Amino acid sequence: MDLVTALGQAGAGRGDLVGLAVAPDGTVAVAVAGAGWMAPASAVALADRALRPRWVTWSQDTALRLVPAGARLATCWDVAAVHRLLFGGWRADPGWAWAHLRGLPPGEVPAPGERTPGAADLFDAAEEDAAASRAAASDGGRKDPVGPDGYLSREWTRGGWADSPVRLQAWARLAREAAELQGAALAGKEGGEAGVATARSESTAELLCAELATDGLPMDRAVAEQVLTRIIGPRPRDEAASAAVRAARDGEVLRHAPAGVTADLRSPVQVRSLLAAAGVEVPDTRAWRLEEFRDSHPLVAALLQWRKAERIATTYGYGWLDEHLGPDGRLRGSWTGSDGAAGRMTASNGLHNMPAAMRAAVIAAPGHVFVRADLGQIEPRVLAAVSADQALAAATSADDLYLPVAAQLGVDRPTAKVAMIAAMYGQTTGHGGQAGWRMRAAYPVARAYLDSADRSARAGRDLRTYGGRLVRMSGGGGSGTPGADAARVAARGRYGRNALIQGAAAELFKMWAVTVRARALPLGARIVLCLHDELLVHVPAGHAQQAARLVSDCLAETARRWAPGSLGARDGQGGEGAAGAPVRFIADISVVRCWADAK
DNA sequence: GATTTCACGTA
DNA sequence: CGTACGTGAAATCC
Repeated sequence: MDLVTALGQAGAGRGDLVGLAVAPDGTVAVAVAGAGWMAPASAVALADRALRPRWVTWSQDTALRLVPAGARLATCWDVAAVHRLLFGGWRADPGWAWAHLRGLPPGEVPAPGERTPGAADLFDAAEEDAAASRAAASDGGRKDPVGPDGYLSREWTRGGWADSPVRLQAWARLAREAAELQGAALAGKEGGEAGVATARSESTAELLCAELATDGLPMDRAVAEQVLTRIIGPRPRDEAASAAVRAARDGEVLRHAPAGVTADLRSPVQVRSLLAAAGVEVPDTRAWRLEEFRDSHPLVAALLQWRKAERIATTYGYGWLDEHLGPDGRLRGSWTGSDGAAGRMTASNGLHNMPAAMRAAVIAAPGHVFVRADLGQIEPRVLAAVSADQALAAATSADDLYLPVAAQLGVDRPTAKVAMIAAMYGQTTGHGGQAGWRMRAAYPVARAYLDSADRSARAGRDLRTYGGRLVRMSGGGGSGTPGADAARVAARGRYGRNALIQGAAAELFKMWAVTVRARALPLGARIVLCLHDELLVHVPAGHAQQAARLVSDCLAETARRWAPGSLGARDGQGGEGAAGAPVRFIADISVVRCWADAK
């Protein structure tokens, strides 16, 4: 019997939770509450299209094994992603998440594969031996993954889950059980509806992450090498040539040094001495600090230029290309759906901090273009939404939100912008001057929201974003800690304020991204980069305009579903839904062949 | 050899 | 005009 039929007979339909586990060797197990099956990845893909259940996975690892096998799932419930949402922090392995769901103290949960030194190691070895013999005694695969103490068996969490088909099915079933516990936990909370919606988009964002990692970012190798040649010279033929290039680059700076003075430019300490010898006294040698001395001595300008080239040479040079740009012209790195703090996506291998100059090499494949879209003024708009400040929400109807804000405050636009950003992220002193005080008066609801976040964070109380993500403020230097001096307390306040805005923006962004991912699929469009508020979609040229429109429509759809008081979204909570003005979100969208051509 | 500090790229 | 992240080299710790 094929998987579609089996799942259908088990009653699994659209949106129903179906457990899914994939062993490192690619073996796939599928499970519902009372049954389990082994299936090839292709059958999972077929069942996804036919039934569209919500596949439950322990983590992104599942999709990372399925996507290369051609199975791209529509939606999922990712236990790790939802764990981070519910409980905060970064750690989210099965044993850790399970202990939290069961209300067990997580302190004893070992990291998967963790080997603690000394006596603990001996203990672990003994425990594992005992587990192995118990498993053998009870026919090799039937031992319960949940131990008598309620924790997951460390023998299972350290890889034993994949040891047999029976175990793999049990692991899939257990993921499903964890998902149901998570769903219940979310539904029980204040604003549970939003939490469940966030859990779903955060989960599906993990599928997107696996696809981003697998597909990579289109990059033209020849153009990339041209860019590098312009900045750091041609590719050195050997180590000697490389050293010569470095020496020449250093010489361009050191020739401005006073006679007889030299330094290793890679050593901040020596650079500081070098600058002192040239009459420039600085506490450190960071670029922003050196900027004001740019004209005091030619050494400074030369050094700043050297730093730029050195950054490219060491981090984004030929070695970087060789290591991360595949023969298929795709730049690849790993992706996480949420960092440990506010929940933004992260990427490795420089995908998120590539120097702007390298964007010239990000070029669509033949016959394709990019639809590039970035959210405009996302943070103040998100603030209007999450705080439900009607005055600020009214300002979001403008394409440039800072114009009505400036008019309201009676200041010019740059002043209004600085005051807004200071309010959201926290000026270090006072209330940001006259504009800051007017801001607080003009937008009292937003002000109260930020003040409340600031107070809670200072006091070490945990916060939750609008979408329900826990931002941990407790533990590690909480309130009342003697070492928590005024500066550190203030920093915590800024962190908390920032996390609620940045976190909510990240949730909106991911909901937008997974919506685009789903809707754009029929056009052959693929998201190839996510950059906090920017999407890069790779699409066949013939569908570019359709895709651009779709990206815009998806933002409107997402905003309706996400924003409070917006066009009927989130009503049913005491009827306040219709009270607020809708918050308008905007995106700047362009169709380009090269990323550098956007904007 | 592992960890921390400095620095800097992106948003 | 603050926060976050990832990276690499030097400095420092053990």
